[in-house]
Amino acid sequence: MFDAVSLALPPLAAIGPVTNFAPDEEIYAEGEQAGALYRVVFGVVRVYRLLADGRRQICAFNMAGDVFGFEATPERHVFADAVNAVGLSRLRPDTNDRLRLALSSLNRAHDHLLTIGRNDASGRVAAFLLDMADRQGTSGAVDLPMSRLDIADYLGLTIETVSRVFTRLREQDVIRLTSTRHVELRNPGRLEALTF
Amino acid sequence: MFDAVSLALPPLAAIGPVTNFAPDEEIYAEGEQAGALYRVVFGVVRVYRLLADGRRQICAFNMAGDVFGFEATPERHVFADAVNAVGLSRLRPDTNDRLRLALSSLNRAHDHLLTIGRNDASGRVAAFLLDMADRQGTSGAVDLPMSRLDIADYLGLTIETVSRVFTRLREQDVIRLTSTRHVELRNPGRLEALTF
DNA sequence: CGACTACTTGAAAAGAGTCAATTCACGTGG
DNA sequence: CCACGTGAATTGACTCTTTTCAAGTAGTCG
Repeated sequence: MFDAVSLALPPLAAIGPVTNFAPDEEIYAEGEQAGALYRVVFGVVRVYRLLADGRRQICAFNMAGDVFGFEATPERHVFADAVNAVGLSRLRPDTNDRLRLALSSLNRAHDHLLTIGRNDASGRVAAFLLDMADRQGTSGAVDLPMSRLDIADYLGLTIETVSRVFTRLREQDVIRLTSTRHVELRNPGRLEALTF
Repeated sequence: MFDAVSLALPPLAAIGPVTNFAPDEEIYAEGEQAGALYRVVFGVVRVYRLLADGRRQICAFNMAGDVFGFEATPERHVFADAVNAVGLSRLRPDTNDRLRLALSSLNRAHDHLLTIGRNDASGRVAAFLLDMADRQGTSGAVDLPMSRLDIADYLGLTIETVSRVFTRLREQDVIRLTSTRHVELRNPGRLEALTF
């Protein structure tokens, strides 16, 4: 499985050795000097901003193959840490690759903006599940390595609301929770409809 | 004033002649072939996505000096049109400049995400007003070239809610509406407090 | 088995959305 | 110059959704 993922990653110049991070281990913090870009080899990385009162907005979940660590300034203005056990390789892409990757991040950010700007709670959770399914390549069964709080902070909701939406979707047989962190999409069409 | 703005813009390679757009005139549409980047010389440009049912999420308002038109793919996946009378110059920046500009757009998108993800209606409007004041360089008086609907679609709110927040802020003497499109910030500190 | 954390559920309160009715601002034509 | 019409903005009443606060349940790890 590790090999399959590695093979699927398109080649990029100067990929270093893989560094490992434990769950919740910090990769970098706001205010630090910005350095290399990272590619996720395995695991999930959350990138987020923190407000003075502790509120958190997760900008992105980065999964195998994703590249993160872009900064417009010499300083980090977001935090990044490991959701679960994570392996990262440092990248030194040339400017062209860097631009390509930055643009795809920008595109992703705009999608996210649409998700949380124009959907109610069900729509946001539905969009999230479909996105996760899409990125995991498994149309039916989706792993959720992140907690409900992570999901809530990603979608601009509270943990209770996320939980209630899961329950409602389960009751309507749109999803099935084989465990709290493993969802089966029984009716992707219904999910899709919720995002509109 | 036109000259002052022009002078303030940092030099970028290959700036063409200025093209003018009338209010609400389309600059480009989703699905079109992506082409040049644009720099706003004067006026305001809104960049947005549209949903099947007509809902709209404005990703950004671009003002004098801002550069927009980045795409990760050969196709446009957002719309751009003129809010008021707009002048644009086409840019052909080199890859380094392109990267720099794309990263600043990404940074802006993350700010926006934080604004709408973790603030209630008052907080979003407050953040919007402070951002506009900051970008206009006038600490006290802010022009709002865009309609309440534009503001609502930018902040993920309804037009009524935006209007009510304005009214409440006015009643509390935090702002003064010299006209519907012109706001005086009488107490920026209070606005700031609302965004937390 | 017990303690801790994550998740779920419930009830009440707050916030935002919806629908409808005015009011306001501005451009047009008499 | 004023009356009118039009679209934008505001306001009001009401509903629905989401948050908040408070238990309660389930899982997990020692």
